[in-house]
Amino acid sequence: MRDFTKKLRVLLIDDNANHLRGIKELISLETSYNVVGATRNANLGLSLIKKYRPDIVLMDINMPEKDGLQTIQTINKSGISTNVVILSGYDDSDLIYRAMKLGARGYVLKTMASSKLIDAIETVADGKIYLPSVLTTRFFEYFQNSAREESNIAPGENLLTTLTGRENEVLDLLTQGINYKGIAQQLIISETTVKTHVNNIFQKLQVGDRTNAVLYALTHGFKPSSMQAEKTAA
Amino acid sequence: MRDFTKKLRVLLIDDNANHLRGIKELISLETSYNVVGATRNANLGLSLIKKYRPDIVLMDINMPEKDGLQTIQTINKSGISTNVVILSGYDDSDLIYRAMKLGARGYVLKTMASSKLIDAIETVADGKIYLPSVLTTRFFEYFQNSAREESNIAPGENLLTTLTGRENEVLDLLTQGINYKGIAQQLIISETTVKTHVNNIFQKLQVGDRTNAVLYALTHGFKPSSMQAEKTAA
DNA sequence: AATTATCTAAACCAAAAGATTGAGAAAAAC
DNA sequence: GTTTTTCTCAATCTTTTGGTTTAGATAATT
Repeated sequence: MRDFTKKLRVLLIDDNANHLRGIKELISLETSYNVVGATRNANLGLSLIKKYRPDIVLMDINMPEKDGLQTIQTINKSGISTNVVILSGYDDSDLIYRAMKLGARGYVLKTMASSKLIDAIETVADGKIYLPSVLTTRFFEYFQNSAREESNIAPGENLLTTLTGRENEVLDLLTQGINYKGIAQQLIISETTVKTHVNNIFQKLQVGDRTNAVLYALTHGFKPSSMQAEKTAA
Repeated sequence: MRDFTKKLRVLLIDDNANHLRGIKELISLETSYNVVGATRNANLGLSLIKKYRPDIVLMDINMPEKDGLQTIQTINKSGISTNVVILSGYDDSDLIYRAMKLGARGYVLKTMASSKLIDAIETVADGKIYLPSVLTTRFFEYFQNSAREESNIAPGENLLTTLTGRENEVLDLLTQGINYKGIAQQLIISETTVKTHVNNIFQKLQVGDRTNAVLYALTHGFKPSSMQAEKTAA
């Protein structure tokens, strides 16, 4: 939970000088905020983040020089625990989706009332995600669409369900690129037994070689047995 | 946009008889709603949906008999344009994620005030997505986590960049599970030439067989040159 | 002009993979 | 208690794949 006795440290990144000044003024009006930096340059912004460790980074996503999306990723990959709130002129579904996917904690449209921006900062500072209702809908429609396309990978029946427990174990090792000898060693059975299993797998998956078996597995949601515990059978 | 002159047709599915009665009473209090059905059985619910074509389906996701998630999917696959709002006792991240992924338009906790339920119905009926702030945060944290895991696919250097044009073409066919003979036919070159290319690919990708070459390609963002593929399995 | 990278191809060998048949033992299902 | 499934293993054979070397023909680079 946020510490209300300290001022929130905010950093601004926006390539438009007017916006930058405007937002800075707006935020400075709030006594509980402290603008630790404001820059028009994304790369400079990155070093300011490292230097000042702001609680919130308010960033314009539509910057011509550096790709805003890439900047979000860089910030979150740096390991610094700061919260990125996107400021954007566009309510483009794909843009919202990708920004959130890369770790943005909030997304605010420039056309929105300035009180919304304060709302967003408060919400995100409180550890929550801020997305206006309209953008939430946009996001989910995009999300559900791509989910539907992905699920089309396995439209009909899934032949993987016909595999036995042991066959699943063998297939698991096949998808790791291990050969007969290696599989035999790992499962502590003979190589010929592995061959038998593999041939049975081929028949069930209706393929003719291991490469196609692996491809079938990967494109039909095969779950590696790293999750399921099997009898260890000392 | 919603037609406010007509009553909203709502269908309830909840295996708990008390909840079912309670929610029905609650909604009936609102004059703008019309409860067209209320059932404790998911399968029965599906046929009621086909029969009455409700605007909103309020469904409990925690049903012992039939899997609630599966029911959402069935509803949305049926092609009927109804909006599913999930009623759940749990704010489990994975559950929220999967429900929304399968096409739910709203998610309400049973512990929430009843006014929130009305809010949700109104919002969803208006074509928008309803997710309470807390659940939005839960959802996105789960979403961003899985996105981060996926992006770890290609962390270090990518050996794929060292491949020549022809080698890329060969690898492309390899990732389709095609053997030497098939590749030779498609590229109209001899089988031995294909072998040469494949061996060069192995050296560059530092693998010893085609299965591992394919696995390397798939896990390092290999972009197939042609998206058109016809035969699924040989 | 000389070098380098790429694409092509052959020959040969070794190793691995795949196909088939048969069969015993244990567990699960009926 | 019998039947079925699953897991195990062997032997044999064919096909495919992988490893290596060598080398000609272009095309691009220096």
